[in-house]
Amino acid sequence: MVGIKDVAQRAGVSVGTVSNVINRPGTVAEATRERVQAAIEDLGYVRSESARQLRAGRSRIIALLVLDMANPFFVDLATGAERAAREAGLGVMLCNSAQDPQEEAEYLGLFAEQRVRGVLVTPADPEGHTLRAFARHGIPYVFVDRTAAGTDACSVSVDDVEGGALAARHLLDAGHRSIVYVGGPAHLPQIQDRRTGALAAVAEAGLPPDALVRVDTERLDVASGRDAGARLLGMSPRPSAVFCANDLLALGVLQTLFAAGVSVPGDIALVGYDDIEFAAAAAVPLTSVRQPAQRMGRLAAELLIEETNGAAEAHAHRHIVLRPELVVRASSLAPRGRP
Amino acid sequence: MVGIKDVAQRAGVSVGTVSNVINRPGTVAEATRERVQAAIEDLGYVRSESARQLRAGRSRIIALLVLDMANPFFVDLATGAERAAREAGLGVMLCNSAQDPQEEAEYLGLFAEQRVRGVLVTPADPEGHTLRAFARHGIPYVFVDRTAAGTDACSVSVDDVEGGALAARHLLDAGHRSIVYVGGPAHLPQIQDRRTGALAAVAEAGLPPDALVRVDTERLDVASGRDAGARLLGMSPRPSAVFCANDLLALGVLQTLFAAGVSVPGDIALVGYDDIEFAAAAAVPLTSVRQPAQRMGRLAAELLIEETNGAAEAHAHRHIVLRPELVVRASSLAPRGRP
DNA sequence: AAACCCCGGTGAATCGATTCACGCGTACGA
DNA sequence: TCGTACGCGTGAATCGATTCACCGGGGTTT
Repeated sequence: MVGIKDVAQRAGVSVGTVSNVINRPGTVAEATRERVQAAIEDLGYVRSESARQLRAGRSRIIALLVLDMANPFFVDLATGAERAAREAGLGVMLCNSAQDPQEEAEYLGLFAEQRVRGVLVTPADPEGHTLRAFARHGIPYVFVDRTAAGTDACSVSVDDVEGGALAARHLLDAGHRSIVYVGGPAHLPQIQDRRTGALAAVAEAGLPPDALVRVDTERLDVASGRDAGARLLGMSPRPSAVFCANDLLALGVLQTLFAAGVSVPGDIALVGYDDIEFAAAAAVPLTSVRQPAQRMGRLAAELLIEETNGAAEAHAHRHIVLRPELVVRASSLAPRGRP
Repeated sequence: MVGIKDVAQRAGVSVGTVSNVINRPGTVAEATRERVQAAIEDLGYVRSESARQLRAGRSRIIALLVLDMANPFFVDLATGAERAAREAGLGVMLCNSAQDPQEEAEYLGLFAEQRVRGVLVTPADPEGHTLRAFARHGIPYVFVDRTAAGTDACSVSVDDVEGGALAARHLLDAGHRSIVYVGGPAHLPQIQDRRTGALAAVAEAGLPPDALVRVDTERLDVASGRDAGARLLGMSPRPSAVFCANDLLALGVLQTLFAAGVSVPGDIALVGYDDIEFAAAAAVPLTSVRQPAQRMGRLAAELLIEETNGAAEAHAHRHIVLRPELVVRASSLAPRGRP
């Protein structure tokens, strides 16, 4: 493979000059520059990123480790992060822990070997061991979709308690006296917080805590939603309002209910979370709590870049909390009585 | 940052020995090995991937460049590729050209700088200029979701002509005498081939070519589908059967039809393509042409790995064509008469 | 006893780009 | 006329891991 030496030889200059042509063209006389450029073209020279990195001590890539790449929410988040990274001349390495702490640890190890510029991470490990172990490498990281106050890192998240409250309040306002909350695994903070918010709304409405019924799922995907839907059908009395921790779950629930001839929102009002594009595109458009996913990704990347650029000690960790927004669609419109 | 020298010094051995402990533990005496391991632990040493790469001349990463990361089809494809890469001890760098030849070219440049082991690519550039320019770097690449017979590369694809025929034949069998084909941009081979297949089915049924009506879209996403749906509503006579080049389009169409009170499949039968998970999860489950996305990703990665491992000249390029499969669901069931 | 081999380990060369101290020549100000 | 500043380039040191020729010592073979 052709290297900088070959170019130098062909152009009749030293390697230093070739390097200057590439990185500081202003310092090289025009004639020389053109000669070198020609040599580069002729030989099809492409500089080696590993050699640069070796010298620089760090790479020009930031890593993004998400919980579930099959969830469009995280794809949106990644898009936002990628744009911000691009603007700063950095690349993004997108990885999927699939909620598996083991995978998470492996990827973090990989990032350390790559001397990645920084890491954006939605942690899968409930204990946070892996991240604490990672911290010693001195590679900065930012929590995404997860508050991390008290941790030695920045974070960008959406107020899940508020989001849960928005969803529940909406259903209660429509006259429902009991709500089923579908979600899991229970240890995920997102799941807990949304439930906390829903409980608060229930209390606010003067109802007892058991007006919020839990249906736990193993995962946060459509299949789990279908499964949960089946369990809903078996409940008596059949619930009139369902709040899913996630749009994927809600779509699964919707599918099962529809197949069983249960009308949404006629018989059951349904609210999801995330407002992924498929929520609006479902044939019964899904009421959902919108999270500014792209914005979150962008902000997180920007925080990270700020941290890596500024003096190490000049950086004070920040915790940005965004606000969710309820998007009302057909799946929760009350057909009988209150709007 | 701690390097191999620090470890060597701490363990009282030479750097060569440390390297051996890491890469060929069998060649090092147990006592020494343990001493070195301890030093590694103590110092939190992580070897630098860039230094290894520099020496090795190539990286341990394969790149995957897809047309649209927001399409779950490509996420599935990526999952398959990633698994295969993992098994071979390689990482995957997932990138999104968003159907933009410009982006594609930029990413290919990036891959060349990274001395990527190989590239899996769904080309966006209709002319193929960028890839031809890329070929000179000597980095092997494999076409995914695109045949490339005659090109200097392997390919893995699904027979789109057959897929288009399956979809159209299904609708014709149900008694429809005319079909609207929704798709675009028209220059994408996938779009063309599916249409070709549909035309063949139409001819097969003894119908004239204009029994297949084209509705072009700008992109292959849900928004374009909604747009196409609106145009369908404006057509007279209103079509009774619609075949979308893509499930995202189909979901958008479905949404618009539903909002307008048009029954699916009662008034319009709808067929999509890809069989993404959300197709089955739509409230009117979508009939779709399934593509073995994960398998395609895996096969492509395996071909690439085979090419990079074997002797350069011992490799004969192969073109694998998989078969699509029609998955019939509610959106195309004929309610009146034939099954 | 000489020749040989193996084990465990050493240390230097190597990969390719960057960077910096320095050299040569010219022009300019004092 | 000298000093200096600057423009343009050079060449060697450097980053961190790998690899390989080589070495010392102990055991085996002939």
